[in-house]
Amino acid sequence: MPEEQPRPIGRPRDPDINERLMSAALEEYAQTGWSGFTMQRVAQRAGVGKSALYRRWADREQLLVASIESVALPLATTPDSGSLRGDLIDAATRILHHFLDPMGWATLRITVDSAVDLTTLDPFQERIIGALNSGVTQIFTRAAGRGEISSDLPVRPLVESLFGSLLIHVLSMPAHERDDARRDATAHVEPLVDVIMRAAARHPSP
Amino acid sequence: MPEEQPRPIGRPRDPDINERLMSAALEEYAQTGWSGFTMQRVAQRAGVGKSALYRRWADREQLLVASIESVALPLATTPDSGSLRGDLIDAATRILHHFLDPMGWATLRITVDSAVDLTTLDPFQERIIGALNSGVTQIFTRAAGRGEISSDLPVRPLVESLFGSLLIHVLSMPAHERDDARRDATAHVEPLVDVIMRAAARHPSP
Amino acid sequence: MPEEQPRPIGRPRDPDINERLMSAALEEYAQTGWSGFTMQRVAQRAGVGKSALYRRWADREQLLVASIESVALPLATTPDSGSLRGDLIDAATRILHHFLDPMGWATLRITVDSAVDLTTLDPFQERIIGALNSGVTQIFTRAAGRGEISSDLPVRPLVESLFGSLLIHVLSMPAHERDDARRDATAHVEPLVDVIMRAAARHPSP
Amino acid sequence: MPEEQPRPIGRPRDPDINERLMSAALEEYAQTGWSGFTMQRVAQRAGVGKSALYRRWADREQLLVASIESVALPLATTPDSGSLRGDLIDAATRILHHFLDPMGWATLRITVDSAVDLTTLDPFQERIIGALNSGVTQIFTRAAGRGEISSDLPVRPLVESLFGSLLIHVLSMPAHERDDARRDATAHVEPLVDVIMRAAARHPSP
DNA sequence: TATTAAACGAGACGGTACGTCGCGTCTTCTT
DNA sequence: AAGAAGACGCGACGTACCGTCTCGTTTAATA
Repeated sequence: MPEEQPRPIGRPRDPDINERLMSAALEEYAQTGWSGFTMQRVAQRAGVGKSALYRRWADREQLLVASIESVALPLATTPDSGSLRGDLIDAATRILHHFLDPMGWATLRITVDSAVDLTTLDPFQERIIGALNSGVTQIFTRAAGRGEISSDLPVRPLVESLFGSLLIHVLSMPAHERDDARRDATAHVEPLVDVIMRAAARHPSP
Repeated sequence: MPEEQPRPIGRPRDPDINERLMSAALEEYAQTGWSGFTMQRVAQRAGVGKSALYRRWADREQLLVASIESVALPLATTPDSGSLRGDLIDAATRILHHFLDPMGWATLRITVDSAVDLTTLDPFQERIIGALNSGVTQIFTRAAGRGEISSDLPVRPLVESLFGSLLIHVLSMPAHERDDARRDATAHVEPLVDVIMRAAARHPSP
Repeated sequence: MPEEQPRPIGRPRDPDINERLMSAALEEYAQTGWSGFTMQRVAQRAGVGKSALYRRWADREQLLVASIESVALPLATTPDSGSLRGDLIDAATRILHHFLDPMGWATLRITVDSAVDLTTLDPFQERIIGALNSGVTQIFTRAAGRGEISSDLPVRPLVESLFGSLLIHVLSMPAHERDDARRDATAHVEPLVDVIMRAAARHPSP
Repeated sequence: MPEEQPRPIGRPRDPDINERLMSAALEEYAQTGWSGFTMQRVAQRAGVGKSALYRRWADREQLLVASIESVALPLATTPDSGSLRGDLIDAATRILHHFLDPMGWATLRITVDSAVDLTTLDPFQERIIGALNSGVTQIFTRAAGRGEISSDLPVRPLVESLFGSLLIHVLSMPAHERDDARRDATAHVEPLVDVIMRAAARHPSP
């Protein structure tokens, strides 16, 4: 007989409120940054009382972490395009777009914050960065399966290079270049992917 | 002919205070993180009144930016070790150590914040990231001079890869691994440098 | 038909806090004078946060004005002792005691300030001085009713004389005389009341 | 032999600055009241550095006390008009004008302040109020000399009545009435003087 | 005439209170 | 019981003055 979960008495939580709050949180964060990221503004933007907010998350950080997760995790899925290069271009393009988006900035920022205040946010760091890393790692595993790269090639440096170069590419981009990158992501992504491709290429046997 | 700047009237600012404040700011930040980074605590630690602090920087961010600059800029100098690989190992090691240090976390964070609030912090982004980037770029220029790499090899992606992979390497490092990295930086740095080396290697001529 | 005021939503203000703050304000003011009359000290003495204070009064002056009103207004009631002289002695004694009390000094001071910054504090001036004046005026109205004084005797100068002479009496009193005045108020009050009595006396008909 | 005061060496103080500072102080005080009465603003209005100010007076209060004295003391002189009523009208008119003037408000305010913070300002109270009182007292002395009033009539209550009623008259005056009082001072002063006159009149002999 | 020492303007200094704002909690009534 | 509203204690924000302290310049009397 299936467990009858106890179904708590009283008014049930409005399931809609979770989403509305996380959206509001990301919008607010993207707009104003961490300073100026106010609980009452988030609540107000979501059309919700503060109590509903604090019932779900203990403080600002936890709210933001949850919100970030909800948009960052989908990035970790990597459809098979048939070739290593295709897979990398595809993943890199999606990551680039993400980082060019206000919500992506938020991811970035939170990522770094999590590394800084490493006491409080360790789990987050593991979940977000870990997920993204393992997404890209899968690509290399598939490529090794296809025989495109040597199966004993160390993968971690390649993943870090790809992910990291995208990060720095966005960070070091002057403001006016952002629009350009949004329009023609491939042109920005290819040079970075090619670094990886050359580094991963089978060494020519003598 | 050298301009004789007119020496402003009134009591001159105590030059010592600048340094004491920036040191205090970095120590305070390293200790407590951004939250808990309080102007009055910085002032107190420096043994200085708040007014002297606010006379120099308009708010918390600007103080921190200036403080970060003072420790981050020296990273941009790249002594010539005689070979591309040696130069890269050297630069990467110094950057890794920097990012493993609380003050380095601050650099990182401010860097990202500057990319997010791109209105207020643009100059900083340009100064810090730009300086670090151009430091690494010099290394490749020197290598091209030596004939180690082709002089028409696009350098920017390589710089971004190196710098970025170091960043991600630290970010994705579980807490317990940090100590390990501090002790044996080379072991952590070499795989990343080798990605760059393989990508930069002269393509085998047919 | 009694209006049913709609009972505002949200948590209602703690009515106790009003009183505690006004008491604390008067005590603090009496102790330290205007300089040293600090919002945070008042809040602290009342065991209350600053926000609760500022939610009720916009600044120091308004807090003090409200506090003063609460102790000064009761002075305006003038019980009927049966004779003009008795009424005046009674009122004058109470006013003298009030001015000899630290809280009375505050009244005085605020009164004058209100006359000086006549833009901001007009309403106060009207309420406090007006109330006290009209209290004394009643006494003369009653006396005219009893036939003690001519009913077409101009009252305002008499009121101003009584009230004012008390004021100056206190102001010009050397410090050591204050204790004396507190112990034997009547001795200080009678000469001043007698000035009024003689001035108000029916002119002997020729 | 007349003392030759040692004539201090070095640059002598600019005697002009004293006056300019006291004027500036009174104007500033009249304009903004005690709060907003700022040393640097006084200095600025006088076109003088803060050091010149602090060299002459130790703090705000002392500056203000000195400034007030300089305008209030002349009030104490009471020219002989030949009759008690004439003397009183004259003195009262001058005092009324003084209190209707911004600088007079300042006197008033300082007077009261001095009574409140009785620790710090006692000497001032004595000097200012004392001087004004003794000025009016002289009038009664003269009148007794002329035989207008009994020489054993207690004078202090009369003085306090006159001075005080003027004070309250101004304090209780609605703003719009001030201009009226400035134009036609006598009309405002006479009723108050008459109170004194009736109270001082020789008791009709039986 | 040259020296000297205090007065001067300007403004930086260590403090402290201001009035504002946001935190995270608590209290009220409504759904 | 969940929810909207908003008051609560707390504490940092950035501003404005306090009274003190350098600075370099000006001003007389002295040497």
